[in-house]
Amino acid sequence: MRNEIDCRHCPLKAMKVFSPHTPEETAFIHEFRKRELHVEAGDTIVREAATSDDLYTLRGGWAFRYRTLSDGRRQILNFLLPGDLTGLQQEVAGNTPYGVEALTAAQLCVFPRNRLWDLYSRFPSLGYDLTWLSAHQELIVDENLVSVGRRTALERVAMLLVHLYKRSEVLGLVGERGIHLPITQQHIADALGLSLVHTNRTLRRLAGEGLYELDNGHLRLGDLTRMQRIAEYNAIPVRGRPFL
Amino acid sequence: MRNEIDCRHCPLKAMKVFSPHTPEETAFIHEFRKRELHVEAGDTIVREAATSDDLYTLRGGWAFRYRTLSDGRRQILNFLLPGDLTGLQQEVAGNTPYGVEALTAAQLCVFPRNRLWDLYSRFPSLGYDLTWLSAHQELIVDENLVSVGRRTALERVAMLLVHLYKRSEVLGLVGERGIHLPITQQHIADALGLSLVHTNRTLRRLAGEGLYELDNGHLRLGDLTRMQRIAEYNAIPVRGRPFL
DNA sequence: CGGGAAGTTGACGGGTCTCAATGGCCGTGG
DNA sequence: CCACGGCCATTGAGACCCGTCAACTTCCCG
Repeated sequence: MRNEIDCRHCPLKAMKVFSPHTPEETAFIHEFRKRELHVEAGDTIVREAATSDDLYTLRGGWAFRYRTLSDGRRQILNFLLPGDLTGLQQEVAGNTPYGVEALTAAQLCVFPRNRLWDLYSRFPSLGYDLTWLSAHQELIVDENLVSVGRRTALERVAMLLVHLYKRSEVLGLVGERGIHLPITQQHIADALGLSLVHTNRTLRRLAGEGLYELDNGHLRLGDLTRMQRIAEYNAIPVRGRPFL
Repeated sequence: MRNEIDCRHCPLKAMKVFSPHTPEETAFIHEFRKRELHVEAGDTIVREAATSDDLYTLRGGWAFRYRTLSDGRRQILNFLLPGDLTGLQQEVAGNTPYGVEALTAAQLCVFPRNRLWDLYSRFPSLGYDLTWLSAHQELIVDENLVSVGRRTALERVAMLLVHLYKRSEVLGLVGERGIHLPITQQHIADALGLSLVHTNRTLRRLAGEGLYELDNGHLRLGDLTRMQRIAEYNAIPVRGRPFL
């Protein structure tokens, strides 16, 4: 077991997107947390169709939720960025209806689902936060569903790039070279319901028009306005976002 | 204003899928409820991109959530059946990122979002229920995303029919003629990311193989096992489902 | 009896998929 | 030090699933 971070010094606290906790809440969260989990890029965090007793907050790094059909077809449900919570759905379904895999080295905080009642009864504010986080995830999945169901390949790819860019931006992850985008074209294809080949062609087309640049895993958007118009996508304006 | 039902005699209470409330919870819910809303088939319950201060529980009837793009393309996000809750996402997004429309005459209970804090602080158990309902919705949207992203037209249609049949079954809505399915082929197309024409052809094909019968809005599944195999879909087993 | 909504079917075009081959990059091992 | 294999990106060719356009039927209801 590695040395673990005290929740009072959680890196998420430092980001100003996230609403602060009271000292009491922080203390509770720290005590509520079972352990930390550190994984490498490509590692499975939650296995598909297994049972898990845990709730996970992604504290650093990227990951994604996915489901696969028996013949190997895979659908990425959404990408997880720092602050995102996953595992609530197991509370409903019994087992985990999806898998979670790390895209980069990642750190997660693990919470025991069987003590959720403690959280709700002692800190209703945190209960509210859980609901908020769940609703937030659903918003993202809704948006993905609209893309996959009704947008053309070009619109889908534009939408995904804008979406991930905006989410990174809110987290303060924009650097000189743009944002770090640790995904392959296969991931994009799996997220958008496209084939790898067609995803590639579509990306080339967007790049050809100078709408984005990707060098060495770093994404910069050339013309955000035009990209948003193509995608007909406006990021959700998030105020006072909670985390656990 | 019509005469309203006392929550102590809520029809949902009578269905044994739903977990019972304590008398105190019921009393609070009754007092928390702002009003009832009765709509006709085809009525808009929540307008897209408007602002709404409310949370809705569908007490009877069918409805659906949808989003439309500016050129008219429409994606149905999911169907709402009795017991389903909607409106939580507005808490995150500020305005309503989707519309809700009634498929049949429907009755809804309306709750004020700005008093949510009351609920969480006074009845943590109900707070938990809200999270549960939110996670449940997301499960359904996840499943739809898998369909639209990775299943063929035939698989998608089979999946939707099985899905709606199963959900109705759990609610005890199976009659002699099967379940009541108050949707048109256009709705199916919009839910599955297909065109109307192709939806029709696919339905004919399934019907031709005797996999389902649809007479006068009543759906019966001819061979549930085979349908489930085609769709590679297993309904979520729900234990002790809450409602508000 | 007329009109509109829902369902059905044919023809055709196109967006996307599959199969296949190539090149670049990088870590590994002989 | 270089050959090799594997992952990723790229591109061509052809096939097919599905979308679009259009016409027609059925049914219901005024």
